[in-house]
Amino acid sequence: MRFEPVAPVRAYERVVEQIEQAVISGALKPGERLPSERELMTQFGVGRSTIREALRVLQAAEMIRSRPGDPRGPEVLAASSAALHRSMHRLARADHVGLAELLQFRMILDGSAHLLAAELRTDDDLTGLDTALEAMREGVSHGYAEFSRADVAFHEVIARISRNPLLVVSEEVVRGVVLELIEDKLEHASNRTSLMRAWLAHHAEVLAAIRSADGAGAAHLAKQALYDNYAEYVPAERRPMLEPLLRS
Amino acid sequence: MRFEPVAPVRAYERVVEQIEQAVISGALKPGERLPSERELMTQFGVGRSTIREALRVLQAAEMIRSRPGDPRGPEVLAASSAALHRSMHRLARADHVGLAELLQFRMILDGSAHLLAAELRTDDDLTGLDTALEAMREGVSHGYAEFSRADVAFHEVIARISRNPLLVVSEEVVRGVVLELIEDKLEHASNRTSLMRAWLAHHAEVLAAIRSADGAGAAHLAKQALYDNYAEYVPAERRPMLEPLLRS
DNA sequence: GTCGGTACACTGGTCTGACCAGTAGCCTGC
DNA sequence: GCAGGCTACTGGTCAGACCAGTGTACCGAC
Repeated sequence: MRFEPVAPVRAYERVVEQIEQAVISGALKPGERLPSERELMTQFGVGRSTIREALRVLQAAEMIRSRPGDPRGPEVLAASSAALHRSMHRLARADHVGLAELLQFRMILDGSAHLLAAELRTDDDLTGLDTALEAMREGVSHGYAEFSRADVAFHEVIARISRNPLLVVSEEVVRGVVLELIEDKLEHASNRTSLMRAWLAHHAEVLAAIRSADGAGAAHLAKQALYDNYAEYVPAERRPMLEPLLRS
Repeated sequence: MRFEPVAPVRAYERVVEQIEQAVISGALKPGERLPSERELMTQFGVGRSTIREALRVLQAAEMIRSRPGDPRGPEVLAASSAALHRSMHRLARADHVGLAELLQFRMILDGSAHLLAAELRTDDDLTGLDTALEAMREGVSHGYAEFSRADVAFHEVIARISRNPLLVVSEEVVRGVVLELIEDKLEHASNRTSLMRAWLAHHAEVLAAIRSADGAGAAHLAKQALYDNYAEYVPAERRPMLEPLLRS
């Protein structure tokens, strides 16, 4: 016979639980409103601070949103990946996760996204990629910021073709954190124009591979490009952990 | 010229931000303590309710934990996957992410982990895998629960060989969510003993591939096994999104 | 009749101050 | 040296108050 550790259940936790259950079970649908805090107070039989702490927790989980002054009360939100994004971001920022790990993970995600994109793309998707590539081409002459934005958009289109939100969110987070880690080193990168041209050529290659449904080729191009661009910032002794991915 | 939507910044959000920053930057390490609420109140120059709402948010994100009566104050926690697990689970429950997406993501992660394991494993790692496989073999006669535990342990060893916490945690979370989604269907699986034997044979194959440093082989075995075991629960029309991964 | 403004009744955000149950560590008394 | 109680704290909760802001219903000007 084994006993469970016992922890006192806070009042606000019970409130969270009940509201959460109502949302999950569908009794409360997105767009609907919760009663006002003062009303919830009497319904749950607790003080307003307790209600407020519960609402804060739900708000942090992106389940509800409350705006001051709105007489309709707090709004129930549709499930979104924002919370997933935040918690993954926190994880990726934790120590034990260095540039090497992030880059390795990104090579995995990006490679898989390209593979899937090449094999699952529809004609509409190809049109979208053409548009995104065109935007990048224009971006070259509009400065680095503009180009960079178009670059991100291109990657997002590819991730979206996989139609897997988990892949999209993970890639987005990892890309963001990688950039945060090396942005200072990127600041004074010289020769930006030739860099942009190289990127552009790479993306054109990728698009060609996707168009010809060459999954393995697209995946390899993506991983190789990441390695070529970022491996220099990874300590030399950690680079071997990236190389198996180039051979797959 | 474009304008950003403007939202008033709440006081508790600023508090969250500062404490979060201190944790992320490493100024506050896991195990260390925050000042008491009344102390934070004077440091931030806000009321206690504001402090408490901020702490609730941080607590919901698994960054801190506070126990009543502890004079040392709220404790800073190590980054954990609990919040990630929760948000992914919520997405899965809300139909934005179905079994197909989860399985696809898991095939990507598991495949990559096996690939890396085969190419980066040391002799110690092989010993660890031998031990884990032996435990599974014993588990067969000790009932399904025991076997299942040994199975999880085997996967964890493999994930750990990649030495990438992101991979380890993501895989763990996705595996957990997948199991939660189909546990009711798994409940009345007949023929458990032959199922366990099949699993055992599969793991032996995987181990052989890893031992002979056959990354592509190990990865393919892992992905194929996931597909064979879980694809039946995925609606037939969504299965094509999994298949490109088997060919890579 | 429509339209602009205004008043009002409400909202959430914040603060103050209070009480309680519980904890850690000291401080006895043995 | 140690068991037991004492105490000064902790977080959890409540009550009540004020404020800035919002949506709506009303109302007057046109």
